Amino acid sequence: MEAENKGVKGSQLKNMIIKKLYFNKAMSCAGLSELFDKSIPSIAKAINELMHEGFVVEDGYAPSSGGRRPLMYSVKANAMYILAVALDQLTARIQLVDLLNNPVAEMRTFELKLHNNPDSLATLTAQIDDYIKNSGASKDKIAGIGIGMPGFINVTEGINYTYLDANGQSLTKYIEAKTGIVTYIDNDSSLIALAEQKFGIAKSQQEVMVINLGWGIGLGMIVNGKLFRGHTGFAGELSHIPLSEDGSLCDCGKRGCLEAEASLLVVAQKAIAGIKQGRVTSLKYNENDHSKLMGDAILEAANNGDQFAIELLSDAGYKIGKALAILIHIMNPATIVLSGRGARVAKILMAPIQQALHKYCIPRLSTGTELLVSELGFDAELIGAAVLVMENFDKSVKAKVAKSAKAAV
Amino acid sequence: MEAENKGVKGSQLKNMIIKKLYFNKAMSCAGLSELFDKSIPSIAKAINELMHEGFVVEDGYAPSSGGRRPLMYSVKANAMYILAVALDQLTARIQLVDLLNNPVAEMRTFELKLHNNPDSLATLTAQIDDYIKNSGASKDKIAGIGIGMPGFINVTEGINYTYLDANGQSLTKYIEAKTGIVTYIDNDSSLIALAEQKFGIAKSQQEVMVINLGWGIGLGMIVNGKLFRGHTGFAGELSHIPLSEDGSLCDCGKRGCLEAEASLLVVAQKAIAGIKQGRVTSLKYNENDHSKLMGDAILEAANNGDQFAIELLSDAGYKIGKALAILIHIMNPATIVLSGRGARVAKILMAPIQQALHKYCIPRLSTGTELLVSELGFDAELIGAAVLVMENFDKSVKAKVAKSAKAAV
DNA sequence: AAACTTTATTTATATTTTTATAAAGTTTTA
DNA sequence: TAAAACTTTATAAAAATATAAATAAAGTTT
Repeated sequence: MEAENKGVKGSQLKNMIIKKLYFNKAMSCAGLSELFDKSIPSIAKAINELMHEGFVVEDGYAPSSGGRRPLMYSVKANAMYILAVALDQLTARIQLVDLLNNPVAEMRTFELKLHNNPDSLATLTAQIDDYIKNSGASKDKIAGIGIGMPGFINVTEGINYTYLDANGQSLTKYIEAKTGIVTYIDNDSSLIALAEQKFGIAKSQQEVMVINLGWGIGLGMIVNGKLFRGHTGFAGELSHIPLSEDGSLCDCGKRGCLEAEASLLVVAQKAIAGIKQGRVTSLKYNENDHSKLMGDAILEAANNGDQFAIELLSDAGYKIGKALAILIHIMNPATIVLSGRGARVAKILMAPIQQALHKYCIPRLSTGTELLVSELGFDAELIGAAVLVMENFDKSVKAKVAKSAKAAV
Repeated sequence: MEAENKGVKGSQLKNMIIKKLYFNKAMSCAGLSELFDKSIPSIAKAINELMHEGFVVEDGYAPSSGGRRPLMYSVKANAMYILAVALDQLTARIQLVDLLNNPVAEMRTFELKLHNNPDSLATLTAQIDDYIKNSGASKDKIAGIGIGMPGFINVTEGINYTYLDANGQSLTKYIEAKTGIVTYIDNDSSLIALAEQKFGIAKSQQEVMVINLGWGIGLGMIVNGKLFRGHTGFAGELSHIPLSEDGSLCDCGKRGCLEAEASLLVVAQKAIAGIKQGRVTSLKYNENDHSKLMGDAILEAANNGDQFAIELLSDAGYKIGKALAILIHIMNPATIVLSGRGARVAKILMAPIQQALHKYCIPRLSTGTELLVSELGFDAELIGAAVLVMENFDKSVKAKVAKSAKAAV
């Protein structure tokens, strides 16, 4: 018990170092000393212990900045693993990665309908547990499970109010109980934002807004370098702000919501209506196709130059741009990232969005914000799920993992 | 030099304690130990030193929570003073307060036109310096100067891009050079928000939006318990978001801005137009009155039941409500506070604002946000200016003050 | 080559925390 | 109802920890 306690308190700094080295590639003792405001001997001691425990490795010398070259340290990729899970309305992805976010087992993809599916949670948990068993990785080595999912989510309690019902109980506690691994959940758009800020195009920016263009329109907000969720966790509801007085009716019951005017689902429906009216287009439509199939087809067609598809997307883009103008006025972000499924056609959307920004933004504000397109693409949510685990790493007591890793050396 | 260095590093904790005791009324060693994650002996030592130095006094025993009663400590009110300055477009207020925010010298109010006035900075600085001299307070005892002012402000550089030109140089450095006292500036709306969160109706809330209803419509944002300013310091530009497609032309060059539809200045102009058209009202208008006089008259008349004034304010309130609906969707704040000049008629504004929220907000979001009216009123900006100084207290090296206070004991 | 920088290590010093003890309450229970 | 048992807070000593200073090492710049 004595040694246990000592470990917990004393490993605080070590966990902070592991976390930092996960996010940065490599750092020197001097750099870490500066960063954490600890003396170099303290850092050196912690680093040495971490090397003995198998968490950290030397990583060569960095170029001199006018003096002795610093010896860099990196995290040892296979010291721990992270289980990343990404859900959308219909499909689930599971992927075990190492501390460099590289896959250490094949990704598993399977159908998982979230809407009106009371078994979804049990199915997901069973799949996760089975995936881990198959991966051959020791549960002790898994730093945590991170799950991204659509819906209104209470991050601290681990509850999703929209999907994956656990009788109002904590989803994360349920999964932790079944798997024995610390679990974190968050909204898909939030995780995409996290991925973009930590490993994507908005790397190390402090104020980042990430638009998740999909069947809906999500917003993940990074404020002050951290995920922002608002007072009750519902911040970033960009898709239901009142954009126009006379727009079409939205699922939420209001009129003129962005989502009811510019989401991929709505664009698909408009396309179907257009085809029925005989619009000239390369798009085909069979009566038994569902709208989502059409959505993907539109993205494809637009990228191939189909005029009708481009017109529909431009229209949507302009409305998105108007919403972004509002967002810029309120948040004054450094960066807005277009991400999610719709990022495929970001080049087409860019022009009408910029046009709307010019019309609706005070120049002083629009000049301060850079509009970028995600490079992570479909991987963003999975990376974000992994990041979520490591974001919480210094808070979670991973002395357990530390001990087992020591034994493994 | 040895003792000097020791003081600087070691006084970090002491400065943090002073800051905390400024914001909280009284705290125990145990409480501070918990808060700062320092051992009780460390806190006790720091507290004892602070008492010897004359910064902290014992403040009686708090009720027991099931054990020995904690001895509480408070900041000694006259250990330091803060100089608070509040500017609006036309008038300046200067007020020296102690660490309980109580006045220690009479408030000075004087005309200071900010617009097109190259002398404004020199005048202000001279007034500040003269005020301090007259107050009889030793400059060594003044923890800092905090100034709230309208305009686009770069807080870190201390520059106001709109008013108080110092040839593009730092305002704060200029004032520091002339007075010899650390100086901080911030936007008036931001300081009002700070005041509301620290000593006002939104006390200790983490996510607070404060609407500064005045000649314009300002927004001060508290995010994650701290003032939020955005990437380039321009966050919170609520007054220029595109609210309607066909609204009247705004100063900013766009159409349909909130400010062009619902600010007190616009309401006054509408009132004048109405009177000229012969509307029945108790309001009087002389051709040589300027709109701002009318603005105050409208608030008065509305509170006295004048139908026309109430109608005009209700109309403005509804538009403000629509903007707040957008703000709630994006920020999901715990609290929205109506503050500034217009808070006088907040009761009249409340109804149309709530009506707009019901129309434009998803219920899940509007229920999570409380709409409140400021109780600080006209003092808010001054209190915020004082708070600004103490917010930065732990960062500024106040060992100097600490030493002089010691000598004074 | 000399002077300066930056980084790393060692040792002596200073600081902080833990542990033990006491003090001052409240709650439980006999 | 009073004593026993438990809580919370405070203090003083010993033990653990972190830091500063000195020194060395490895570069760059003058």
